[in-house]
This record gives sequence, C-alpha cells and structure tokens, in this order.
Amino acid sequence: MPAPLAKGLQHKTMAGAAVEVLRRRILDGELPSGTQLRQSALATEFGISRIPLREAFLQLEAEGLVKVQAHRGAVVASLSNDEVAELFELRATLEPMLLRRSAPNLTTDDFAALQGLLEDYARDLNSASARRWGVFNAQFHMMLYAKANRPRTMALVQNLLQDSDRHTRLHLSIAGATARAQDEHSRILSLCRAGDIEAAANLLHSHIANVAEELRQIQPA
Amino acid sequence: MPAPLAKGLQHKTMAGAAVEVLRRRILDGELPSGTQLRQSALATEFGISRIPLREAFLQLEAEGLVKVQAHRGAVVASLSNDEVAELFELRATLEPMLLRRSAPNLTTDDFAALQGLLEDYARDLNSASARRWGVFNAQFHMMLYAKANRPRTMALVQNLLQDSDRHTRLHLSIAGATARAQDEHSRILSLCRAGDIEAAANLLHSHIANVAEELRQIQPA
DNA sequence: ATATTGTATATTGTATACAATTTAAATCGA
DNA sequence: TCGATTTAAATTGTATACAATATACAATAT
Repeated sequence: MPAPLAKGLQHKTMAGAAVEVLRRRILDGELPSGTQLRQSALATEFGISRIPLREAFLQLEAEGLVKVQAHRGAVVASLSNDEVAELFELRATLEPMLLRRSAPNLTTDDFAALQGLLEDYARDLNSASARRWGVFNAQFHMMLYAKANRPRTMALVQNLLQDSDRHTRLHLSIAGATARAQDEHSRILSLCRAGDIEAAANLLHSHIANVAEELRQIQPA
Repeated sequence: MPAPLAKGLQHKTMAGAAVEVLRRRILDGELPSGTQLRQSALATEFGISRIPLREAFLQLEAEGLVKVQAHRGAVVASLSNDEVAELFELRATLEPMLLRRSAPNLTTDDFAALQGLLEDYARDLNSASARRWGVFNAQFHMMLYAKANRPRTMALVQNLLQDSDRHTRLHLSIAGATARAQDEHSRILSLCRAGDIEAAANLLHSHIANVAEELRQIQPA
C-alpha cells in the first residue's frame, strides 16, 4: 500500500511534494549522507512514477542536499571537513551582510516575534530534539534578515543553513553548545534593538565562527 | 530536419547536452530575458523528447538563468535593477574573499597564463564582440581564484559571473568601459604578483563596485 | 592467485501516450 | 459595450514502456 504522498494536497506537482518529503527526511537524518536514492523504490513508495522523482532530485541538488551523477543516480550529499569549513566561512561572510541591511528595518513587531522565538527555544531546551533545534536556529537567523531586501542572498543563506543544520547535529551534543548559542542569539537581538548594528554584525560573525571552530575541534580526520 | 544536438558526443545525457546549448544561447543574448521556453518546440528542434528538456530547465534554474513555474513553464530569467545590484554586491563580497585565499598559491605559470589572457583581450579589444569580452572577463576572474580551494564559493561566483555577464553587455557599450576594466585587471594582477594581496583584494572590490555603479547610472527606472 | 574479459542483472535515461492545468477565445447576460 | 462564465486550444505534468548504461559476477587467461 503506497503512501499517498500529497496528503494535504498543498502542492501543485508531484515533484514538488516529493521534494518536501525527501528534504525533511534528509534534514531529519532519516536519510543520512551517502544514502543511495533509488528511483524505483521511492517511486513505488510514494505511489508516483520515476519522472517527477528525477525532477525532485534535481531540485534537491540545487539546494545542495543531493548529488546526482549521470547513470549512477542520486546520493544524499556528504560534505568533507573542508567543505563544512567553507560552508561556515560563507555563512560568516554573508549573514552579517544581511543583518546590516535588515536590522535598521526591523519593527517592534519583528523584535517581539524574535524574542518569542528565543523564549520558545528556552522552554524546551532540554526536551527538544536536535532536529527541532536546527529548525528553530534557522528560523531565528532567517527572521533576523527578513527585512534585508536581498532575495538572492537570502536563498543562498537558506541553503547554507539547511546544509549546516545536518552537520551541527553532532555539535549540539556538546555540553552547553546550545546554551551558548542561545545566549549569543539573545545578545545579538539586544544589540539590534539598541541600534548598535555594527556590534550585532560582529557578534553574529563570531557566533558563526564559534560553531565552526567547535566543529573543527570535534571532527578528527 | 532536427539538429542532432550531441554532435561531438561529449555529453553523457541528452539533458546535459541541452543544458549547454541553452546556456550558450542565453548568455549570447540569442534568448533574451523573458523568453518563454516551450518544451515541444525545443524538443523537436533538438530531436529529443520533452523529458530531458524539462530536466535541463531545472539545471539552468539552479544556475539562475531560467525561472520555472509549475504549469506555466520555463522563462529566461530577467533581473530587476535591484536584483542586478544585489548580484554585484554578492560578487564584491565573495570575490575578494576568494582572491585572498588564492593569490598566495598562484605560481609563476599561473601569472603567465593570466598575463596571456590580458594580452589576448588587448589584441582584439576593438574587433571583439561584447559576448567574447564577457567570456574573457569571467575567465580572468575565475583564473585569479583558481587556487583558492573553495569549490562551493567558486560555483556560486561562477553563476554570479554568468548572470552578470548577460547584464553587462549594455555596460560595455559605454566608451572606455572595457578599457578601464582592462586597466584594473592589469593592476590587480600586478599587485598579486608583487605579493600585496590586501591591496589587490581592495582594488578588486572597487573594480566590481565600479561596474555596478556605472550600470546603476545607465539604467533609468 | 591475480588480472581481464564476457555476460547477466539492476538501474538509470528517454520516448511515447495520456491526464491535468492554464490560457485564450467565445458565448452569454446585464 | 463591458463583464463574467463557459468552452476550446495549447501547454505542461505524469505514467508507462523501452533503450542505454553501469554494476556484479563468472569465466578465462596469464
């Protein structure tokens, strides 16, 4: 009995629905790096043909979640330590740039929403799974940049956040890692509210570089 | 009589071959921004079916050259003035970063190749079409960063260069625009050779910002 | 034993055929 | 005449069927 896939029918195409399901599975770690994505198997599971599935693979490749090789199929992308380092270098470069543009345009409502997000974190910091924290983290960062008016950069950073999300699951197990990040988030927000945008951008840079450095110390080879 | 498409058979798939042909046509301006890409028409022209063509569209979308909308088809991407500005802002941010990483690793041979490229420019600066200059320009920039060891950033910048290429055709008609760029290229190269990487990176930043500013002054609305 | 070639199987790539959606044209009513 | 609504055409989306390629394994030769 194949799963009907488009349950809520919130998608215009089967390919789009497949993208969402596969993206969630990859980000959840249900499909770890290196997993082969077989067209026939997934097609029958989703109750669709292989055509939309192949198109879904290409969209996921654009997001950096999948690697597609001709005649060899699709594999969940796996990043080397160097590639992870580059990922964070890009984030450390692009995100402060977005914050500088966005922060002056953030309204009282925006700040309230960001504050609310932070408090939601704190509430179930213990109970929350690593996966949920990754989503919260990405939400917080993206919300900070919401008023930057830089759609292309936003799309890039969204992908970078998604990709780093998968690789910070490890990092989160470190004692105090989320607590430290949480504290830094709070301080960044305060600085933005106070109008000290340069300080906020600099702290954001350190915030990202810190995670990269901690990751580097863990990963052995 | 449909064009056989994969003439040299240098491509593993029909989709890959279609990507190359369409990419070239878009960059050449043969397919200007806003052009609808009809699946059936191109499929019969290329002598292939619509399936690999649809996959080609998705790959081109990942490069930013095409926009695909569900049930509405593919269109050659058109950028607003704001989006062009963002494009150059990204380049101005990322390219100096790459240069700082790459310049220390450039060898004598690399410098010779870069110098040769510059002289090739100069040789047919008058006769060369705008299109050829765009290719040369992208080549020069990418070659500068070749030793940066940042594959993901390189891929991003490659796409940004491709995209800006289409929008600098206009700019090139300005008297002295290419000459100025040519001069700046030469100076950047000299600074790299002299080991003054910071100065080179700063000049590179200005170099990109200059083009953006000149473009801004042209574009009316 | 190791390497190499040939063959069978599995998997991906593509063409054709059909279904769903959008776009336009045409029809109807006010 | 204008607008909304229905109908027809064009276009895209997807399933099925077939072709091409790669992978795994067996057989042979060195």
